[in-house]
Amino acid sequence: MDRRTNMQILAANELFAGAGAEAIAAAYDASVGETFAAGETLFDQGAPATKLFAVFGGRVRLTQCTEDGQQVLIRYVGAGELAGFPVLADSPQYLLTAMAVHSVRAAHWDGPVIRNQIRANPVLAGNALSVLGRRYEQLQTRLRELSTENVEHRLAHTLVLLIEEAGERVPEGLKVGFPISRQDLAEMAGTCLHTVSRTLTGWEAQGLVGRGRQRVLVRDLEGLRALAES
Amino acid sequence: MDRRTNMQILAANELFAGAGAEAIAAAYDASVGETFAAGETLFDQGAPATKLFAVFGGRVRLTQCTEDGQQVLIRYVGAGELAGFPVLADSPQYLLTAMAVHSVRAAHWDGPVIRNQIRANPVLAGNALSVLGRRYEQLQTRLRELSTENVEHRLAHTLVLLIEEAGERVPEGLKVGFPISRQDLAEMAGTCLHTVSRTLTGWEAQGLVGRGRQRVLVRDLEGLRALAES
DNA sequence: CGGCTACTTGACCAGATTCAACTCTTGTGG
DNA sequence: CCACAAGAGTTGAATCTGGTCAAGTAGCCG
Repeated sequence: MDRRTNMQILAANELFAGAGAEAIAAAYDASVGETFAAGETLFDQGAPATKLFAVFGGRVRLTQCTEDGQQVLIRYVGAGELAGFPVLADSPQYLLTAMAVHSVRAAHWDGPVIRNQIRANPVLAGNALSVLGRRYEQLQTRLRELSTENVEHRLAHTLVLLIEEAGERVPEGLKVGFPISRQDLAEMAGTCLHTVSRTLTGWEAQGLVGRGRQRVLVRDLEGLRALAES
Repeated sequence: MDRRTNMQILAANELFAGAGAEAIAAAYDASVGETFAAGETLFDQGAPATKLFAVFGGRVRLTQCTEDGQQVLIRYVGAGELAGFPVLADSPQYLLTAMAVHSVRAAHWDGPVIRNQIRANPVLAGNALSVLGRRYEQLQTRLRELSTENVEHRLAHTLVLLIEEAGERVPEGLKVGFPISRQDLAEMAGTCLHTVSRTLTGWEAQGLVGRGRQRVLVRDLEGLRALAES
């Protein structure tokens, strides 16, 4: 891919929206392109936070692990999004593990490099703040759901968000555009895979969803949304 | 209070740490001082996000409410801290309600004003990012706890954090430095006030804590910490 | 075909919420 | 100054959501 195309890809990233062409060029020249195979980690929980990643294609899963091996899935990061916020905030280490779900194209910058770029450009600083702010608000909302809503609501909402973020039209309805297991859904909704499985079985009987291995098909998005609100 | 004192107070705020004297003076001149009586709100959930607040004294409670009136307590904000992040991130509305627990001294800036200050000063931009980043990480961790830990662990951890943030030495041990009800604790730990009450009763029998109206006394901080970790 | 992983399903159990009744504090007004 | 109302907290009993344990099935890849 030529330089021009790559710069366009970068310009589409949430951090660089509205930044001038020179800023994007500078960021591009300072970046290091990379690809990751499915299962590779971009960074690991507990490691020193050294690189900020911009994802261009594929899907990255951000999880936090407890000592006894339980996981929580914080979010999926897709094309145009960032991963590795601790680097922006100048925090010492990653609190999450970022793993490629399937082949990922990305770029990274070393902490001091990207912090310099941001310092030099108020637009980038503003973007960084608003991206972090949005993420913060999403977490707040999830926290509230987790303490006040029951599993079915939470799972319905999780599915709705996944479809909105990565839904793909198929003949029978909408499907999540990347492989996702019952375990993954459980870790997102704050429950166990058994309960997810049971709930999906129930929903299938009601015609809301279809099921498959590492795959969920949504037949009635509005129905799910209604479940998530109620 | 004279201008000089006020500027020192501002300089101690997390947003202005390390900013030059001129930047602090400029921020001070652009700020509007205010006080709030116990129970007054600095801003309300759903209202347009117009002002960023810096708290100088007292304690502010940030809560998110569900439609049916259930609340989640996101955090307490004390002296030297900020409230109203959506303004920094240029989000349209507050997702939280900020209420004074007891008399609060604060200052505020209108969104465009403070965003200008930040745009003009990379130190402020960096501080804003790192403050938001820290808050984000705290939420992440709480989210993980809420999905993986049981009530007793979570409540123990909640208490430990409260003591670390606002603990005051008293003859019998440490107490939380502001009035806090069982309901408040429940909303922080993601449970109901009955369970909090029962748990505290149990802990009192073990000599870990003492109880009082809107008051919790910690007798054995290390013991609590052990409970929170295990 | 064999083995691995993902998934399903039933039975059981427990932590935690809900419901309800009651007590203790604190502050207010007659 | 006392009575009383309102708010905060405690506690027991019943219930239930959802997690754990266990066993078995289905799909996928070498």
